[in-house]
Amino acid sequence: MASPERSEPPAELGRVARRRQRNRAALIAAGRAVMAEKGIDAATMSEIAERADIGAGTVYTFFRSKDELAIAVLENLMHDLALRIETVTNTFQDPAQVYAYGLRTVIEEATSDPRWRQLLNRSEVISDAMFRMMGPFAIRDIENATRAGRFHCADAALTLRLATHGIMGFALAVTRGE
Amino acid sequence: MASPERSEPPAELGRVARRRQRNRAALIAAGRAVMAEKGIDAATMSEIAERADIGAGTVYTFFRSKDELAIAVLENLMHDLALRIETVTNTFQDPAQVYAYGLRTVIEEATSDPRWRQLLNRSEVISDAMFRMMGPFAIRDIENATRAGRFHCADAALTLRLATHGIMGFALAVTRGE
DNA sequence: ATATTTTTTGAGGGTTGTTCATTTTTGAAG
DNA sequence: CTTCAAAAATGAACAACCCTCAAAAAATAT
Repeated sequence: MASPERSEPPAELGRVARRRQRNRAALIAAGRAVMAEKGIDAATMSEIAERADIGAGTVYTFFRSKDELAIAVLENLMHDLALRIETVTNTFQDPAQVYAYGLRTVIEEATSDPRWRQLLNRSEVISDAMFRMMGPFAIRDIENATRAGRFHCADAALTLRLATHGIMGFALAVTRGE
Repeated sequence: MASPERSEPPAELGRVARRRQRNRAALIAAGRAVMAEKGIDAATMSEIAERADIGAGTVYTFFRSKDELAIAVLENLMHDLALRIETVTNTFQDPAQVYAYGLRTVIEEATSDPRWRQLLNRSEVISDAMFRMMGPFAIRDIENATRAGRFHCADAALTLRLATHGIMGFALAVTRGE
């Protein structure tokens, strides 16, 4: 085998890895901007690459496809949202209120900005990913609230499923033009 | 002006117009088949045209774009569904039960066949059209039921809106793989 | 300084939706 | 039946896009 000390990766990221991570972030930011502005379909990989100051081909060293980039963008948005909710609710005592606040916040976010519509209305792959992302954030809250006796639901996963699609439905319905 | 008798169109459709209408129907049927099988994105206009025994360019004498064809396909599906519901409910006495039966049937239809997923998950244009199509069929039922005192909703349009997206949410959630 | 590995790049391949000049069909008039 | 102008059908060509890949540039090791 190789010498153990030599091949061991450094604890801190090297210059290259750090730059690579910056570029990945720039790419997601550019994708987020362009896709929110024009919709996922109309957004082109070239424009996203150009806005991130990255070669058109380099994008595919970060993401295998356009769909995967879109998923990363959605993950980014969801992460921001989850962080905001957690910051507020970690002082809450009642688990049911944690869940309720989360629901309210997501609904507010999804319905306040019409650009969410363009991100929600997408291919099967992406909507599957969207659904999977919602899970970990909320299902714990539901279970906690149920255990505390404040909710009565036989199936936390099903409850989450219905809540999720209710929210997506709200976003699609409420932000509709006219 | 032109002579009235001469330019007056015949009450019955001529051979040409009839053939044209048959081709339009064949096109919608082919689109319905291919799009349900592969999803709207993966379905190609060439394959649809070929399956309808129509030249690739001729499709665009019927529909201005692929989206417009997809909308026609959805309209076709919705029409079938509405017909089935109306046939059953026109013997009902209670307006609330008419609405309830319609809801149940649509939900059952949308969730029983996974292919609906591929048709629901689409671009903004199509989902807008989908929403507009649902309206005329159900809003009358809601208003009737409300007037009969069986429902209590301040805004029939909003109620319909929520019901519609609830159904779409169900279809997307329940028919999810795994 | 040289060699080797890693990363970046943008031109090009392969599809697809759409257009348009051309051909075919149609129904009336001569 | 022939002629002819208008309508309809056609598929090759166009433009736009996602993605690949051979080559170049950068980074790292020797």
